[in-house]
Amino acid sequence: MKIGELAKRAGISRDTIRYYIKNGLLVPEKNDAQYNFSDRELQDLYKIIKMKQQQFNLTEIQNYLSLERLSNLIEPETIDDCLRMMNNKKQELHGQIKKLKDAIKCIDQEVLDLTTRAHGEPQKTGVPISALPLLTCPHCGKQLEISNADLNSRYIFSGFLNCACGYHAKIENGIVKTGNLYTNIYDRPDLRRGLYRNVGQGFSTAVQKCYDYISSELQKRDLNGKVILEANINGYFFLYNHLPLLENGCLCIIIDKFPEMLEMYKGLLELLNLNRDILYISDASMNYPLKPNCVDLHISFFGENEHQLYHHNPYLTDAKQFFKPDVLILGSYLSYSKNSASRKNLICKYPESSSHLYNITYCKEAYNAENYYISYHRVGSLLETASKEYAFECHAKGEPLELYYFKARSASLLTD
Amino acid sequence: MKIGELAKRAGISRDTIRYYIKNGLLVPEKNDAQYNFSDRELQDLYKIIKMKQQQFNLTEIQNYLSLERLSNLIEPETIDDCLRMMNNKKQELHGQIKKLKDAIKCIDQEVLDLTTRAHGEPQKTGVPISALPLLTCPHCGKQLEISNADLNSRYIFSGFLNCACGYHAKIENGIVKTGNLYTNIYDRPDLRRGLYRNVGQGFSTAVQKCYDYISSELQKRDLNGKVILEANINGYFFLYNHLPLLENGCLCIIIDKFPEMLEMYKGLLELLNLNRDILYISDASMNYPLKPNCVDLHISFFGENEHQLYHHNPYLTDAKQFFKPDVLILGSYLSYSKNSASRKNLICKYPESSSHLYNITYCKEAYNAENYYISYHRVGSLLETASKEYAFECHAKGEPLELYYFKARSASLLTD
DNA sequence: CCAACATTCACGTTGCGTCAGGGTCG
DNA sequence: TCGACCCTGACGCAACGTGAATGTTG
Repeated sequence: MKIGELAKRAGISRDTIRYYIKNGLLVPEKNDAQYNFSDRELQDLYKIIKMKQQQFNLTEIQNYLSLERLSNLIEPETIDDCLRMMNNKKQELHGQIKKLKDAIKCIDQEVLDLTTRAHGEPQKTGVPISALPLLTCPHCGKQLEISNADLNSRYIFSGFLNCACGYHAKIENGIVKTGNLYTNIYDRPDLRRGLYRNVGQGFSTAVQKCYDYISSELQKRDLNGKVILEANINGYFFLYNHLPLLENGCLCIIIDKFPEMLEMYKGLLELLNLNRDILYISDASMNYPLKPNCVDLHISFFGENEHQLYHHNPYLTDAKQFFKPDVLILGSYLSYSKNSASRKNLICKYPESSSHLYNITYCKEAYNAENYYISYHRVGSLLETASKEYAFECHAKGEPLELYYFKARSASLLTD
Repeated sequence: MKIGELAKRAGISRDTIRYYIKNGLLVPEKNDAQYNFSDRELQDLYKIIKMKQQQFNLTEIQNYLSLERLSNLIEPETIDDCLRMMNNKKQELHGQIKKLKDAIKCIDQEVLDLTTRAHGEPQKTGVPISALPLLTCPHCGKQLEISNADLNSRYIFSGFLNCACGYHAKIENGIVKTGNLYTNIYDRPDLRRGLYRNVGQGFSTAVQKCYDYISSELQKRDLNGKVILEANINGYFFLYNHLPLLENGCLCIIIDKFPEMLEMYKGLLELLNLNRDILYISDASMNYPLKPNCVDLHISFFGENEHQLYHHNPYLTDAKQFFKPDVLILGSYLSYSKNSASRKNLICKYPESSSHLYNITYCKEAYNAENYYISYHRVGSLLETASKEYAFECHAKGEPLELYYFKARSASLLTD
């Protein structure tokens, strides 16, 4: 019988049979070039398969087969050897079952923890009263007035924002909504957090390094009384899971073009009960109702990438009016190499985008052009992204997608 | 914190930690040359250890850690992802437990089979009546006479064997016992069958090939009415587990210097109920009470090796008086290379031995000197033997121990 | 001569352990 | 400068799967 037939009869692969031969489990006749199997090998295979079901490993099976071959399986010592094998294996299996049962218990506990997690009483928040001085008219620059407001001693939950010049906005659900909505079809709010799930190991590691860089830079500084801005959170959102890093005495401004995103994150953050002052602004334009020269620190966690999918200008160009002269920008950036197909895919998928998107060199030049000094460091390079969500769909397999973290300041500042 | 301290605190090895880093489970800070671990990595390690207890593999753990890092573990999607992971794992574990329980059941069945095996009624055997013409006086060559015999229509179980010249032997327990016993200290009966247990893969495979060779040679021939001799079974014993190969109409003669060995194997063979004619002769000399020129086939399954541990002559030299001119010798042989330390060890351990022992070249020359033609084939070469029983104790690790099978005939025969 | 089958060889998988060979810290 | 620590890189383990390159059979 040839190997193919034996394999079919025993229901295992040819390679497995060859492996067994190499390890002495089967000892077939060999006539020059090919093996020639007899019924004995088939019986041996049946025995092997049975012992594998009994969870013996190949070494143990080989030992057994040796015993069988060199005996008639009736000698007291042989029987004793076999019984010992069996009983040892039984012990082992009982041990394994116990381990598995313990694991199940442990998982059950975990499930309980997960389902009861974050079921505490969420703390309702709104526009911090401390943020009111920053709400100014984007047309005439005057401070906005509030009417019909619901509030407590710390937060304003709803109301109307008006300017004498005619500009108006509202506070709804504790969020400033300008009424500028994004109505094109090229983006939609990632309410499932698809960008955060199944990202793959390399991406996760690199992101962690970016997180760590920004975190360590934040911790070096006294942020008390400072104003921190993060926008474009429909991409990635640094502050969402780093608020505990910040001191109580600073003000965070979170801006996005989708009110749904802000609603979602505001709800989640309220579950965490972190007691931070956060001003949420929903605005699809760059004319935020925000006082110029107020931002001390800007977090751009892939924010430039996200922005350039829908704008020609870098975010800095459009937003720097709100930054203090000594603003610090901390961020991360995704970059493809020159002439990469991935960038072309992006431009194709996002017709509003700049042709310079996802390009660290261009980013640097753009910052320089705005008279900002930028220093960056590459933390990872991925030839493939596990996620195919949103912009990652455009990543051509094999092309390096590079992750950077960076720090930027006005070039007029020499220190730091 | 450095890696050593982290390892100690978490109770795992440094290498494991480095492995986790390489796979993105841990993302520690690195200052140039060394990692610098924070409390976060310790917490991550605790989580990893717990998830390993829960039987998650590293990929799954990495996925979880990614989720954890990119979230606050409170988002509905994140919780759902986690719960899905947990429930899938539980399913998997339940499946594994079922497999293990099935294995235990299967083992229990096997144990039952083993303990009830060979508990049939053993068939008492003795000296086959058909063998009586072969029992002759080693001194004067006359046929031996029997007195005081217990017998049935096929076997003689006890009695006295006498010759007119004064020679006598006895049949006890169905075994011919000459009274020549081995009384030196250099050998003892292997009643535990130590030589057959834990022999190791290479040896077992090679032995199987020898078995197969001899078996196939036997099956080529008509053995009806033939006389087959195997001696020195305290070493290895081919016929013991190959009797089913033989036809009913042949006579096997089994000779050993230890009556205990013959008693043991006779008892075991009786359990098998094979209905073969076997003449057992216990004699430590080479002057068997056996008719000259009666053996058609001689099985020398490492018999020459065994014999030369206690004699200067090859077994052939001492035994060929009993062989027919056209005798066929089938056997196997162990050989060390020239000047090997292993052989010196053997000579040292077995002071009665020939200095030419375990030497295939010498064996061939000795056969030629007796006017026998021998052809052999190497089936294996072991640099180490698993067993340390008896002569294997002398095998110097690293030296090749070669296994051969061979066939020999009188050189005067041209055919075959 | 071709298809179908066979062979050997080498490398990948998982979760590390275990070197070798060299660098760093106190 | 020494010993104690640390790094990277390669190989090994079990039980095969999956090729590639090559040989044999009908």
